Amino acid sequence: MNQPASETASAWQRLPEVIRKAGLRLTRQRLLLAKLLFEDGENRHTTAAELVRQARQSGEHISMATIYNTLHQFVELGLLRQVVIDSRAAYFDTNTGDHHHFFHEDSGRLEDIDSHDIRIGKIPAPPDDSRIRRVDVVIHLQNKPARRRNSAA
Amino acid sequence: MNQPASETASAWQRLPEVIRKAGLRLTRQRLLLAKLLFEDGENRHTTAAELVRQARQSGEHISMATIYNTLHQFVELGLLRQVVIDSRAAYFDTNTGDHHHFFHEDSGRLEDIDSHDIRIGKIPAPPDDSRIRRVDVVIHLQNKPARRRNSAA
DNA sequence: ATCTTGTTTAGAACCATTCCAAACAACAAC
DNA sequence: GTTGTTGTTTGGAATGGTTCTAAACAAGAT
Repeated sequence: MNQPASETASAWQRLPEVIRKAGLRLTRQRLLLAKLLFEDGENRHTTAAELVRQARQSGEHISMATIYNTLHQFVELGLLRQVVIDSRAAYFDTNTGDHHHFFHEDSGRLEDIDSHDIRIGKIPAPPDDSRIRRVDVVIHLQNKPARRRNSAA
Repeated sequence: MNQPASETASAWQRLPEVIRKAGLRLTRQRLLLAKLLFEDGENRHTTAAELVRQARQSGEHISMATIYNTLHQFVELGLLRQVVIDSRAAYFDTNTGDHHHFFHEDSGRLEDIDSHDIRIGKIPAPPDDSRIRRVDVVIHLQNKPARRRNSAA
């Protein structure tokens, strides 16, 4: 809904090739996770725990160790981005393009913001010995309390 | 160096009053932590573990449970802000004003950026049932590799 | 000095993540 | 197809930061 499905769907199609090129084997587990993450081309913000659950639902079993190994490999390969915003869990984002996030503090849910919808006017120079790897904007949201009928009386 | 020392020094001076007004008792432990955090008026990004260490150095003992309890209370009271960027540890920031951060990925160190040094041009409207609580900008940095004498040959 | 009640504490519990060594399975070579 | 090599997966144990618990403690009121 946010991004053309084709963009991440291609991640799904290119995946076997990407895995092989990285010198990794095409295992049942890696394919299962790739399917859960990329097949439908939607952008997801998901956690390790949620993926085990989804795998189980689709009748397959996969261990936590493998989930974490694979997620980290996918991050290395540039197929996923890890997002640290919530101390409760590590999110993995299937949208690796330039974008930002709404963070719903109450529910812990993340929502993409296209990079064109935020303009960052200027940025201070980084310290001499560093280079900028990424600029992350997170807009923290809270549920709006129901509006009073009469706010001033 | 970044902010006038007076600003956070006043947090230190107002502290007994703030604690009492919140209906909390003025205990040795709360005063110790306040001292470590605010006395010198510097802006800090510190962790629970680091605070136990500092307390021990100054000859006092304080339990982890109390550190966490107190830090969270200070956050409630608006004396501290919690910053979630690094999955390794929770940072507590003594600068509660409007500002952003450089994050040195290699070392895990945070560095303040004054809000006036970043201009955010436009922001998408939040979903209807939410209100914006804060906009956080994090500039992720990596150590720049040592420059080659001759980069192209 | 005493009492009430909020606070601190050590240690157990929790939970996400990582580590480990043994069982397993890709896939290349036959 | 069979075999062998080597990368992969796995259950379970270990780790490490944070939270919980119930008993000991101490602020502040009387």
